Amino acid sequence: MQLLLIHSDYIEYEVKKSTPVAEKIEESFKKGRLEEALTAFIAVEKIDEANVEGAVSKAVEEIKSVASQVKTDNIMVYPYAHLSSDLSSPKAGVAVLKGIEDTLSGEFNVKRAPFGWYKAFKISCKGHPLSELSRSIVPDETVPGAKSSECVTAVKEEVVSEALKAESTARSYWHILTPDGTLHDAEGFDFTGHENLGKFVDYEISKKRAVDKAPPHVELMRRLEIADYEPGSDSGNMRYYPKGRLIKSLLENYVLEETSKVGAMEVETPLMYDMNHPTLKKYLDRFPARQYSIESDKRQLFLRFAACFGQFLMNHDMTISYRNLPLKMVEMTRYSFRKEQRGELVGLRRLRAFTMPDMHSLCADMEHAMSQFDEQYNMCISVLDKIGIKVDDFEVAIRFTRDFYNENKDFITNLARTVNKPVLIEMWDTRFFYFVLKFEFNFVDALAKASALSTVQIDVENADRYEINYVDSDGNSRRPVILHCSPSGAIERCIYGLLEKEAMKAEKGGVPMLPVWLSPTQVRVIPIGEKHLDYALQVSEQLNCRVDIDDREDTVGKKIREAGREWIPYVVVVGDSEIEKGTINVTIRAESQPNKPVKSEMTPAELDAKVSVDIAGMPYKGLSLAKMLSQRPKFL
RNA sequence: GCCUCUGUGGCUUAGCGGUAUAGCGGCUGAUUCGUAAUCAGCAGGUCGGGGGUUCAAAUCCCCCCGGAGGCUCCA
Repeated sequence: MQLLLIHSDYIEYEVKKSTPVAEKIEESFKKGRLEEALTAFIAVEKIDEANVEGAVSKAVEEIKSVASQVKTDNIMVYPYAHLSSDLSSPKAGVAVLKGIEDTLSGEFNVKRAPFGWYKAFKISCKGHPLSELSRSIVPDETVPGAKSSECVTAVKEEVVSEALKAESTARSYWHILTPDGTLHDAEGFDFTGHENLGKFVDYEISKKRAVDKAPPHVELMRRLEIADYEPGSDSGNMRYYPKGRLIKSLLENYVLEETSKVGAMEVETPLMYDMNHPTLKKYLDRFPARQYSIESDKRQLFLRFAACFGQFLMNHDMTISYRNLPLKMVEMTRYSFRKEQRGELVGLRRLRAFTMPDMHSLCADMEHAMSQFDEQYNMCISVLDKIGIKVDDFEVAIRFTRDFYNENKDFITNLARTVNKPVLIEMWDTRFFYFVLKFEFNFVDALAKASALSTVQIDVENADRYEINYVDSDGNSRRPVILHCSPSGAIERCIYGLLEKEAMKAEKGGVPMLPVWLSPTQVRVIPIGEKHLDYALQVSEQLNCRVDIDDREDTVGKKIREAGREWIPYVVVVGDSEIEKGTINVTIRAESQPNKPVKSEMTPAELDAKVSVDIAGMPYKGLSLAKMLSQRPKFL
């Protein structure tokens, strides 16, 4: 058993939310306070199960001895699982805690906090030498516990938004919606044929996360010279090498083009905002995210975690007619900042600084918003598809309030019908957030971890908060309904998704590669000897894509191997026979199997035509590195 | 933020109380090569940082920093 004893001016707690192992409790038990108390934080461990009575009596002895030293009669028995990584069963835990409570209550004024609940608590530590003690107790054999630790009474003030707090108390009802419109209980649903959905549901509901290795994209992002950790910054702020910057840039351009096609106007808004701006302050409280805050002179500023503020403040000042609706604005936020908790950050999956396309649509009313929602749902599917993440690669979650569902069953069902597979439903009794309806497309990776990509939300709060109005046909001023949309989700997360997807493909015996339009090198030309370099150059000039030439002094075998490790879609080898015939010898990655390259002899013009089919309609940029490989530095 | 694990030349890594091992990469030379690593030589390390224990620390202990996994959370 682990014991942490704190002599405090007062201790008070309040129950927030039950865990699966929570004991059933009375209403009066949900809050408690003791003045001038010795608080015993207790973690009951596996080893205590062997001798529950022994553990109880040892603990009581310790607590009594400390209580007499600090001269207090009030004792708070407080279950605190985090003291140990080898916890007992909940049953044994409750038994021990109750035992301690009962034994002590003869002599002391004892209170006990409930077991198995998330609790908020406040404690004021006295700070004298005996005020903080910890003990390790083993039944029948007392281990001399740790000595008095220093009294660290740093009061940390973290700004936690109301929405974050609300989220921890929100009661969720989980269902699976099949395309036929049936709402199944999520528990007990047969996921045969929908294994990824099963994993996603597990991830969302039961929070099962048995993972023992790093996600494969972390090694890939480095080996492919896309991105890397930057120890010189804050965690979750990455560096992007030329290849990574190229890929990001292409993705950003693509998503912006797609939003432009649906009529969005691109704008740019500030990265930092006044924390005490009255409107923003209220918004902060409604968004479930943590912010970076910075001090500048006497102002408290926060870094944006989305583009909402800037766009809404702009909307507020605009004159908008019903004729302008839906009014769409978009920004590629480089960056959005969220101060995610340390342990949440992994590679490109979750970052503290990330690039997110953020589009907002002002709609006349709910009906209008729903038809826009539907359009944007379809746009998101198509955007991810072009990026290389297909409908089968993600799982759909739709979240809404019960009222919304009851009024719009057909509408919701149609969303499941569009993707033609079962989707996860999360329903709330009351609206905790600013939206009544949202969906996300969740990528499920090789380790069964899920993370959201595209999302659209129907916001019914912020038009009021920001006082955004439009003038309707009757001349009256009205509040629009606002849609938040990130068509692709975070750009970095798309890269994560692509890399994870290809890692899974390689695992199953496929040949991994990026879509041709995103490949940093689309064609590599390898001259067999120095004398073929001129011809290689000529060939490269006939290709309208990102072509580089491996002019290094290495063997052909080695160059081929390296081109393969870089996932280059087309590898061209030229030597005497090609020069003679005016052709090239092309290895086509997309058609190859491991150890079975598919080679084809063609003319440069034929290859050019082939590549242009691959990249048709997608954004293009030139090479981000020197054309000649001998001139390229190594980043890793 | 908390818990657990982890950190050796640019990268991957051996060593786990007696100041360090190899491969890749880099440089030099030879080789000019037909599809998954040409050969030889050279340079490069205060073993993440700081403190402690010891005759002696990469190795043991403490603190800090980075990374991984979990709690939690999401784009």
